[in-house]
Amino acid sequence: MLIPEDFLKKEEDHVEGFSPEVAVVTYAGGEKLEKGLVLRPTSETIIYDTFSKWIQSHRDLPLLINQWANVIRWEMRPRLFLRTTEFLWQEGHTAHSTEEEADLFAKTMLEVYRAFAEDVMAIPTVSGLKSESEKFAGALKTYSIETMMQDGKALQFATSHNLGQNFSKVFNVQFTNDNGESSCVWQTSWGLSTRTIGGLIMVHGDDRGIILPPKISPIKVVIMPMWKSEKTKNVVLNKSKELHDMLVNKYGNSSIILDDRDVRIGQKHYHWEKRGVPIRIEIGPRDVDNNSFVLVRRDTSEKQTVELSNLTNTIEHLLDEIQKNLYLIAKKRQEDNIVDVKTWPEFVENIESGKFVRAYWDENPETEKQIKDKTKATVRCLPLKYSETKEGTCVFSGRKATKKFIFARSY
RNA sequence: CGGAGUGUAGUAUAGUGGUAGUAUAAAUGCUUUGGGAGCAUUAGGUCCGAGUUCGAUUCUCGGCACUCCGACCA
Repeated sequence: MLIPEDFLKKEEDHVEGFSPEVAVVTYAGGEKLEKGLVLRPTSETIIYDTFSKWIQSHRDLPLLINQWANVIRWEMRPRLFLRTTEFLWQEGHTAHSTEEEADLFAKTMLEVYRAFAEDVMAIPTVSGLKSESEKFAGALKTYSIETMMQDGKALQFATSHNLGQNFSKVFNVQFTNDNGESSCVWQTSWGLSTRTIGGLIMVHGDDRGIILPPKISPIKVVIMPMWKSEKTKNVVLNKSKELHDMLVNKYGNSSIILDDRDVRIGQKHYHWEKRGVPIRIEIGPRDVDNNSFVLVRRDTSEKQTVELSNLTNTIEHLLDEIQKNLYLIAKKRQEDNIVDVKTWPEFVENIESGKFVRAYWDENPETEKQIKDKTKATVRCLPLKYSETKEGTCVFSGRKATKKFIFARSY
């Protein structure tokens, strides 16, 4: 949590990048401290100081450390979920004996994040390389996962950095290779934060509330009994409990909710829709008589009547369907809203209408800045998939360019 | 830090130089239950300080707090 202030200052770009947003403890134990302690904005420095003590030989490599930790970044303008002053994140750090291995590992972690976003959170992604100005402070290269929100703005979902030897040189993280020569390790760091929860809400939410993909929803099914009289109440409740026990047996206690509150059915609907529970099962006197249930899916509101014998199969199928459907809808939205442009007017028009724009850029920071000043769009990344190099002209400067980057307004 | 704005009940809001209103939430009772129930009753409020005024929630000034836009950014 507390990092000696001078640790942060060792890596030139790192200190420059983080200085404006660190909070420093200057007072402790009733006295002013000789040296300030930074509330960690990220843990590279303190972890690599330790790495230098742990790593001696090539036999100590590769080394991987992962932690979940709260970090503090004193941003000028916080934003709920997306940029809070304090946030919980997962950060990982590695040390390798070769540059190739480090770069490969940075890409491997990027792939882990991509798979998590797409397969678990049902959020489509664009993987790519950050521009020089957008890369992590102290990194050689920053790979990122970019995602598109429903309003067309981009959200950086996760990043993975190839740190080269930038930190190992200043923290003296050295090892003796198999030739007996001493050299600095090659490192990576990577992270994913609670920001992704904000992304999840913004990608899948609708006017009724959040929609959770089944794979990440803690509650899979909510059972809603409804009744008219004391007589039917008992019958319906008994049936509901029976069903509840059966589903708990399959999915576990915390995955199934029985909402037997004595409130109107509409209130229960709104309550659980707002919370994004994938499936609800309605049970009333009619259903008890027919030995069937009404299943309603959160994403499409489609209803179906299912007999007891088919129930678990149908739930299983529906959970799967919802997971796929959420991804496909988001995927289509993303594809429909990424456009290739050649001219500046086209660029401006598409950025204005909330698109991701793919265009040639001369990779000049000055051009990047001008584009940002004029349109609020930033370079999101050089997509790994479309990084074929051809001759082209920069969409802004008209100068020669060889790569197409994605630009968008972002959170 | 620069620009703009707002502070009225738990919450969201209206309005007025002269008794502060509505919705919702809360409490009690009755009724009701296949999409946020109804009726009745109850309780609850003008950010702080100074000024102008017979009288300020309203006007003026100062303070404080918050929101939005910009720079920053996982």
